[in-house]
Amino acid sequence: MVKLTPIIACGNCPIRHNAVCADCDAEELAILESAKSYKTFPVGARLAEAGEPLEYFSTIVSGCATLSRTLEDGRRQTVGLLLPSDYIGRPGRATSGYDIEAVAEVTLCRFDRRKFEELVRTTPHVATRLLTMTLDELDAARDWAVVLGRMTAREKIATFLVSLARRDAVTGGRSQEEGEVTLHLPLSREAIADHLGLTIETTSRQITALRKDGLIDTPSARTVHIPDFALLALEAGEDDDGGLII
Amino acid sequence: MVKLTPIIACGNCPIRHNAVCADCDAEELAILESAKSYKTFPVGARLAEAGEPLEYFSTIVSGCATLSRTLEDGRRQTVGLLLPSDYIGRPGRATSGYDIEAVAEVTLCRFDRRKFEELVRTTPHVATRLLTMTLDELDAARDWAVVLGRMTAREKIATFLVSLARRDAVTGGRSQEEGEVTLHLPLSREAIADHLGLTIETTSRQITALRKDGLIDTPSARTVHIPDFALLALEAGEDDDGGLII
DNA sequence: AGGCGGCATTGATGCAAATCAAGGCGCCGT
DNA sequence: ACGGCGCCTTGATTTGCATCAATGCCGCCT
Repeated sequence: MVKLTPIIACGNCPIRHNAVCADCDAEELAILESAKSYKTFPVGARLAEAGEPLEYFSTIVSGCATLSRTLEDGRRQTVGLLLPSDYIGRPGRATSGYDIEAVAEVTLCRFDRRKFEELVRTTPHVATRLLTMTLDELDAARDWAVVLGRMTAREKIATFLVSLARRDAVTGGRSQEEGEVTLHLPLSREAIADHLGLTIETTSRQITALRKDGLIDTPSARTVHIPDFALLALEAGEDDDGGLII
Repeated sequence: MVKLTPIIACGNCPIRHNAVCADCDAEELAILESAKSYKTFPVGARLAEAGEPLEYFSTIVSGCATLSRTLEDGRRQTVGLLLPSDYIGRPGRATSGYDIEAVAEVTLCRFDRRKFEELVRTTPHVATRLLTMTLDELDAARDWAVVLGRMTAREKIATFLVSLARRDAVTGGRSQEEGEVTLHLPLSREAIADHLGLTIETTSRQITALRKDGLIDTPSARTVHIPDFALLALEAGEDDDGGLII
């Protein structure tokens, strides 16, 4: 079920400049390197459950996971999409507030929770970077509230595709504000629906509608080609300057 | 328009044990005391606008403000409700990402932005407390996504009243899980609607419906009496244990 | 090849909340 | 006391999305 994963040297790590370690100097990195371990989970694996203990503070090295909560009657809402460099867990708390599930094969760089709390106290660049990342996550969560509370189904889908393309571009070191792009969707229609506060059917219909309107192509169910990024961004409700950054 | 506000000694401050200064020792407090200033704003005042410079890092001492964003066509979503001990601004950024408006008379405890950034670097207890508060805010923002994405109008209103009662209780040093409570609503119907992703009309109708069902009383438009807190919490979609903490 | 299971699409219908449209209530100033 | 103004409530109608219900597509197993 779970692969053994060889440890990468921090210097060669693909998320070296984006994760909690981004601001660390060589000396601090050596400390982290001695405390870290890797683990890989297959698609569908549950990395944590709401209310259950969480023994590690982890960073996503590759893959994709969702952070979600399910109401008693089965309604589910994804509250965060975790991509490479995002972290899981929080210093000072021993349980997860949400269900965390791998939607693509996920490799984590992990620290024992108590050990990491000590690192936060003793390694200043970890603490400051963690604060910056948490503030960024807070902004993202608040931006998402606008999507959930006020956008139409069509705008939600367009916004989702646009933000996914932007994050892909950032990971690839590019910026994505115009031209064409091809994306792989890490999420099923159901997971997209849960992320956007929609049903599967509405999600599927709106994707079909965007295709019929020529704003996207769907070579396969999990692949989306955007011929004109700026046009789709407009559909997502952004003014021409791309004022809304999700 | 803006009142001059006498400075309170930190030792007598009503939010001494909840704000960014909560973990500070006497020595650190003296440093903060020498750098702080107070300012009071009337109802309706705009404390910041999305994209505009924000020269201070502030903490709400008393009153209530909303954090919101408005789309070009006028749709507005409130992404955070700021109550005493909550902070405004973020270290390392010179602009506000949201509109911030006083919905009740607000008194702020303010630090010059650059000065505060220095305090975060040099006062360890400020940095750790800020991280803890930001993680709490992130959890609250994610919890709110469940409300916006998956709850019915009735559940949204019930959840809003329940979370307001809980926050009131925390500020008053109590806990609120059962019995009766009377609340003052700091928000107009329009502001509540913006917070919940509803229209004014639906907000008003659902409040009326909860009243007709005996779950609340409304002695005045801005006053809500909850005869049985646990019953309203149930209506908010919580199981009997109050599993969902907003 | 064939059949099965999971995911995605499409269609028909229902319903909760938005929209459109009056009124009502309380508060302020004169 | 009266009129005007904001805010709130209520009613009638529309509509966007959910729900209910098939059907289609693709990969996998035998």
